[in-house]
Amino acid sequence: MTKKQLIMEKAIELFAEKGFEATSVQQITDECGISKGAFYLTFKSKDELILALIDYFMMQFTSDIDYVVKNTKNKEDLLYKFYYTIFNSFSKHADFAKILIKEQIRSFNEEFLQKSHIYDQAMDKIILSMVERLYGDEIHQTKHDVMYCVKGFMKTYAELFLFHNLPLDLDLLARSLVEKTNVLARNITIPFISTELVQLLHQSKGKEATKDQILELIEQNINEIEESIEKESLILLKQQLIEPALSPAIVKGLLENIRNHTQCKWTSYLLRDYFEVL
Amino acid sequence: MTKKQLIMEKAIELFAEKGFEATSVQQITDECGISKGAFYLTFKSKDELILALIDYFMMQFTSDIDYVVKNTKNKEDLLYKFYYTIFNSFSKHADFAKILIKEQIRSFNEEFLQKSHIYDQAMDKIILSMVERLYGDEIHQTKHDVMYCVKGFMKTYAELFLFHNLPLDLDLLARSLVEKTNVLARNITIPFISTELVQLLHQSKGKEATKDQILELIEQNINEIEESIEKESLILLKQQLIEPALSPAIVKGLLENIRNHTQCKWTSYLLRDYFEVL
DNA sequence: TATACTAATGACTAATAAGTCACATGTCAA
DNA sequence: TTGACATGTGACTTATTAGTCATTAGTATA
Repeated sequence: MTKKQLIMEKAIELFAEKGFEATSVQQITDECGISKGAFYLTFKSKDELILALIDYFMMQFTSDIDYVVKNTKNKEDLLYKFYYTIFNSFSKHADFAKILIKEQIRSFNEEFLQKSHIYDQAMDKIILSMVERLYGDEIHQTKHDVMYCVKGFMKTYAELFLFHNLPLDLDLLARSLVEKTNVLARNITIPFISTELVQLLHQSKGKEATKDQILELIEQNINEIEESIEKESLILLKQQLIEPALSPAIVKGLLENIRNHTQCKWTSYLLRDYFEVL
Repeated sequence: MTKKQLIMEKAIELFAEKGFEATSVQQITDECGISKGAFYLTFKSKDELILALIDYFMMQFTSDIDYVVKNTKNKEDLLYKFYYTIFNSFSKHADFAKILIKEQIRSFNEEFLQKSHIYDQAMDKIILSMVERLYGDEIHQTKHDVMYCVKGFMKTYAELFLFHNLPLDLDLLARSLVEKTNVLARNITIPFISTELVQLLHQSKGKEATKDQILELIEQNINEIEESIEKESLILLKQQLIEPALSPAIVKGLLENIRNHTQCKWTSYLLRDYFEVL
């Protein structure tokens, strides 16, 4: 394990237990068995650490969910797999999930807020696309309400098992929430979240990643990565991004090649979104 | 306005904006136009202030909801009034609601956690009793799931309008959530939150107020309050608590007399709970 | 082995903020 | 007017913690 990983791991534990502001850099370094100076060789500041943690987990998290939603062919399984994947990630990375819920909307610094917003909107988009696919146009009026209810279920039930360390029956939880979501989506008629409201919500907020930003990210990945298959896939995807030439099947296959590499997950999510691979 | 009220009001504003830990006592006193010393003449510490704020608002809040639930005769109106009252309180005391959501489960100090827990459980109890009354025994298996979904709706939709300062159509919101709640309660069949799970949740947590604690509170109220009707009502209720002698109608009337006095709201809630007035 | 370079250390600085207290100011009754 | 008491003040103390930097330890190369 690198020093960076060690710091991130111990920091997650401490932040989850005591909160970000209540945890000092000294406590983190003590826990890691390193000096304070060593910490500042790895991270420029305490803020940079929390930002790195958010990126690290949220990129994985978001892209995993996106992959499941985009690649589950069978509509019957879709919702189940969605909830199962979400809560599975929550329980695997319980400490990070706790931080996410605890430190929510706190206003540390502008960058933190912006980041939270970007991931939040990415998740909204994924859930909304799932809702649209599942229930079609007949719930056009209520789709945003359904989306917010799904988010509400996620948050409420996550808190339940994260902060009371209860035994978690993932299968039952997923089935139970699938039923709730279906029941809601198929029966509600009074939307609260109208299209105008959504526009008000989204105006003046973060925008999508640009082609240039994705290119930069790929460049970075290419330099970091050793494995030849992943590296070549990235190079081809980069060319495809600059000048489309490959067939959708090839693009999809290339994306498949990189999606399980930790450092590429986010790139793969952005590319799926960009190429609109279904 | 007393100095105490002034401090509480300005503190609420600052805490909602920047968070509890990020707001210094100096900033609060500057905002109030008083000195730091004056602050410490009113509150023994910064912690005592936040605890006082929680009690002040949560007591009002909880007892208002409880009153609405216990005193709405017509089942048709019950859910609507519940949601309307909740979101009305949230929007009236938006700054406090923000703090409540932002600083949630943070672990400042043991007393804070305990207090949050007590109010949380009081709210659970109120919602559960409402759900039971509305849907009867046929949803015995799923009532806790319904209760948690109601809490999920509250939190999710509260966040929506508190942190994006959107225009709020209270009537539409209440109607929309009434429908969602009804649809869920009447159609779900797969409970996730079983009776055993509830027991696990509630074990080793806060307990109900004892008779002696209520008596002490009444004594305190009697000394604080000037108004003769309220004062006499309290004295009679105190005697009733020590030795029951009055008819339920009289008790209910006495409770009605005190329920709108800010300082008595919590007492009135505890007494309603104790006497099981329906 | 000597040299050059990188990584790690922890005492130190600077900033912030909770809480205190000697002193000042205001108020009211005799 | 005086004295007694309540109320208010803000400089000061104490504690904590983010971040720095001169120094040391470790390692690889010639």
